[in-house]
Amino acid sequence: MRVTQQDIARIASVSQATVSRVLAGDEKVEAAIRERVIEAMRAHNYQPDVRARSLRSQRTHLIGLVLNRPSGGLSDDPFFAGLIAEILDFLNGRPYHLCLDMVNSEAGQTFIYDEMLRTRRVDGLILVESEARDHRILRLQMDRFPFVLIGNPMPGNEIHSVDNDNVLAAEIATRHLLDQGYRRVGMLAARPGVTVSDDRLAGYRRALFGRQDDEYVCHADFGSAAAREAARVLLRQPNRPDALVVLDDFMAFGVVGAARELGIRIPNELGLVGFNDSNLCEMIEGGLSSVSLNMSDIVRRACDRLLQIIENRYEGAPRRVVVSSSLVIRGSSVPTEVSA
Amino acid sequence: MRVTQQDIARIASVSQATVSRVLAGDEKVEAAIRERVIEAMRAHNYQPDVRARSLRSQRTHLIGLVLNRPSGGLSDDPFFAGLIAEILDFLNGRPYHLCLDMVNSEAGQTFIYDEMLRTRRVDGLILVESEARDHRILRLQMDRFPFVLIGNPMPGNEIHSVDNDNVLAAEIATRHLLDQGYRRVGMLAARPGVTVSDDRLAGYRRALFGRQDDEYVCHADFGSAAAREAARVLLRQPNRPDALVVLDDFMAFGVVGAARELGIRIPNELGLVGFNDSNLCEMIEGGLSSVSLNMSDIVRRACDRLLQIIENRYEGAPRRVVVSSSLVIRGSSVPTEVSA
DNA sequence: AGGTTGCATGAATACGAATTCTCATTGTAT
DNA sequence: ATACAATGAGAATTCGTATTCATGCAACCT
Repeated sequence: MRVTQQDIARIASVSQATVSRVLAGDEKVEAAIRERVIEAMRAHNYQPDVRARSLRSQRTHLIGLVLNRPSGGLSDDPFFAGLIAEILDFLNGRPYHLCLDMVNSEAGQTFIYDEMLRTRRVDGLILVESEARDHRILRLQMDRFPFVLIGNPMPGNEIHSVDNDNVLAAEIATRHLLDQGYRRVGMLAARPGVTVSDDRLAGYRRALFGRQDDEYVCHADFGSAAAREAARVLLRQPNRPDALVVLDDFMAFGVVGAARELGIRIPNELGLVGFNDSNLCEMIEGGLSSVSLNMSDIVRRACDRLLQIIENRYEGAPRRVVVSSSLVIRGSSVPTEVSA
Repeated sequence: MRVTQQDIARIASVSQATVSRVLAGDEKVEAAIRERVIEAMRAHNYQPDVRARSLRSQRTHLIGLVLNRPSGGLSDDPFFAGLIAEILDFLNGRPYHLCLDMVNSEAGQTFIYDEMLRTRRVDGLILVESEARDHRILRLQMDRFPFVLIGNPMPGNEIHSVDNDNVLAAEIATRHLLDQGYRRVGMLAARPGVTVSDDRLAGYRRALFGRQDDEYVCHADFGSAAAREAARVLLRQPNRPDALVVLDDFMAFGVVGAARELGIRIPNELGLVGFNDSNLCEMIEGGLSSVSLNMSDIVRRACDRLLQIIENRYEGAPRRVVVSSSLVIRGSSVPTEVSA
């Protein structure tokens, strides 16, 4: 049987209200009584029931994260593992926990957001994987539900968001490849409509300054397998690119695989830059150059803002935060001989 | 303002109790009334408040998972990402959600388990990363709190657990290396006391049948960095092993790095077998042989059992389930020439 | 001393839904 | 026609905590 405030009250010969007050650290409880109550709590190992607390305070102290991934799609891409880890890291020590869900369809996603929101399972939400038309956002806004988007919101959309400077980062990555002497720099992106992909593509184009008409731009699904497949096709073309900006490290690993298969040598015959600076970049021969997103910062900012909103500590209009990223240069983008 | 059953009741001109009954699918509500209530619910987009529901039903419909990892330790090792993904996958579609926490010390872990348990934040727990003396288990048992351990419980401990056959798997892996002609087969394990590590070490020893006195056994922390460091030392020894069973794929990647550094060629000068069959095994040159744990099965079994317990659908004594694993042979353990 | 202020504490209530208790109505049996 | 069981639905209670309201006592002031 659970021990409740009622029980503690009886034991300490006080009212339940007083127990509650002691728990809340209310100053105006006589020291002697406070002691008695605290002693009773300790003796009976009392802990307040979060369920009752949630109902009463209208706070669950849970924040939600819903991923939309195919089965197995989480372990394929350490990006999300990193994201989750950073969130957990931030929450550790604070009185909040993470409620995590994964769905594998747009419909499922809409459904679960709806549920999360309306049933008040969580106090707020972190959104990721934004698409150009994000169905979730409008609904959340209408309900004035606390949320922060990690990613790029639709222009003109006044919401809280934290993002890295994808356009600039891709531009720098592309320029780096050009500086290294690569001439036919392509990009392997994701399907159009995925915001990160579109943004990075824009940066890529900006760096090329119109010198190429997307001749070497190619789209693939996330994950190394799909990227490998796409790269296999792309690299078989007679006039294949001699360098690629790849949307994501794991996709880049797929490209590495394809290149190996086709006997194309990295970095001399193919320069590569990925994104996310996953710890696997060090793993491949020579290392994979990659744009570091500074996820730790991004997540910290996002979570911090979310808690501010939840706890009504935020004043003013929704604001966007941009965290700058940095290019980590490794072997895959620095030719060791004069290129062919 | 939230819409409650009270509101719906008023709108449909019935009592709140009736609304609740309709929601619960209670048969004995007149069809006409049921319709009216359902219509009102739909019209006002009513969803029951999970907080109130939790308090009343004493069920939160959350299951908890607490990881004990250093900061960043989640993304270093896709094992946990895989674990989480599988759990989410299992839960998807069921009326349960995952409450995830990460701590970075034993003390923090004890604390949070205590909290989880006593505050009834979750309905049940999945335990991983068991150590020989697991402080969590006794407490959970005493409180008759639903939990399932993924891993090997202390012998004689009657608890629900799901595990793979670590001893056998390591034995098979070791024997495979011997069969391939390697003579000085070592093992890179984790610190003693970590159950998986101890179990696999036992299997390794069994395969060697006492032919070696742990001459080539070496311990390192999890993660590729620590493993790389350890391997660097191990492989510099004059009489170094010519093959290694490595506790974990990521540690094996560290070994690959060290070998490359020292100019030791895989698989001819060093055979390798890892564990977990992470999707990165395909990524390295030639591929890394690895023991596939069948995480999907393990997690499914564990979660299934947990829900059975939570929902009082389980009869009988706690039981242990062993899921068999299989060796996936790739290039790293199959010499291409006669070995030196 | 009488009245006011301050304050510690207990009593009562609210949070929203599920369930038990109660009662009125209908149907059935004698 | 009377008695009794069955049934559908409202009233009341419960879950455990936080908070407001009410009260009684002590200290203080004129």
